[in-house]
Amino acid sequence: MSPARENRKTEEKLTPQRDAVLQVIRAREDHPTANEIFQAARLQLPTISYATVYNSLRFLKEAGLVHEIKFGDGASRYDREMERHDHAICNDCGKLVDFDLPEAAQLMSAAARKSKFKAASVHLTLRGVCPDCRKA
Amino acid sequence: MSPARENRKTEEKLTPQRDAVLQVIRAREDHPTANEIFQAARLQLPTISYATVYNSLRFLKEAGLVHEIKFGDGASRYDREMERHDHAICNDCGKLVDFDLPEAAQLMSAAARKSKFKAASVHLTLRGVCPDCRKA
DNA sequence: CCCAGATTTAGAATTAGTCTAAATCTAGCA
DNA sequence: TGCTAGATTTAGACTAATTCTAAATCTGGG
Repeated sequence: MSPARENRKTEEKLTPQRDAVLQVIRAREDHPTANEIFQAARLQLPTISYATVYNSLRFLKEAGLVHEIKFGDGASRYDREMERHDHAICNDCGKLVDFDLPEAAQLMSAAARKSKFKAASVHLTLRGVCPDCRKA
Repeated sequence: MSPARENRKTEEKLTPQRDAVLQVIRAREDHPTANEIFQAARLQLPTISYATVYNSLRFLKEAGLVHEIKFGDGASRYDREMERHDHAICNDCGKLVDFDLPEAAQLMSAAARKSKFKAASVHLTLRGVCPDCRKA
C-alpha cells in the first residue's frame, strides 16, 4: 500500500495501448473527448480499438493518472491535471478551461455542513463567455 | 418584454402536456431524469410521448420554470429550484442534493478574473457521502 | 514450452436524446 | 359556422456516447 509499491504496480500494467492514451492526454493543453483521444492514439497504434481507449481511460482514472470531467453536452472529457482545480465553461463555444481558486477549496467544510454530506472534494464551475467569444 | 407580458406568453403556451411535465417536477423533492418524468407524466396523460417530454422540458427551461442539471452518470436531471444554488453528490449512491452556500456566489468575480471569462453564473459541487450512506 | 489470467479487439448492444413527417389542435377570421 | 395557417404532439427512426461480449492475443511463472 506504500506509494512506491502502488506506483510500481501501475507501471507494470502500463501496456502500450494505455501508455498511448496517457501520452495523448499529456500532450494536450485542452480536454479531449474519448473520440478525440481515439483518433490521436490511432496515429501511433493503428490497431487500437475504441473499446480499448475506454478501458484504458478507466484504468488511468483508477490509477490516478488522468481526471475525467463530465459536464453536459454529451461526451466526457479527460484532463491531465490531477491537482484540485476549478472549471470555466463558455456558454457560446463550449470551451472548457482549468483554473484554480483556492478560496473555493476553503468552502469545503461549510458546504459539508450545509449539505450534511461527508466531504470528499469541492469544485467550482463558472459559466460565462470566454475571451475569444467575447471579441466576436 | 415586461415581466408581466413575458409571463402571459408563457401561460398561453402551457399546454396540458407541458403542464403535466411541470407538475411532475414541482411535485418532487428530488431531481428526476427525463425518463422518470415520462413515466410519471404518463399516469396523468397516458398518450404523452417521450419526444413531447423532451420538447416540454426544453420549453420549460427556456421559460425559466425548471432548471436542468447535467452531471456525469448519463442522464440530465431536472430541478424545480430556480434560485442560484449548489449541489452535493453522493459518491456511493449518486444522490443529488441542493443547498445554498452564498459564499460561493461571492467568488464569481474572483473566478472570472482568474479564468478571464465574462461571468454569467457560478456553482459549487461537493462530492462526498450522503447521510444515508454514511450510516450504512 | 505451456498455462492461467489479463488485455485487446471488433462489433453488437444499450442508453440518452434528437429528428422527422404525419396527425392533431387552436386561434383568428370571412 | 367552417377554414386555414401555424404550433404542438405523436410514434418511431436515427445518432452519439459508452458499455458489453466473446473470441483472439499477450505475458509471466513454472
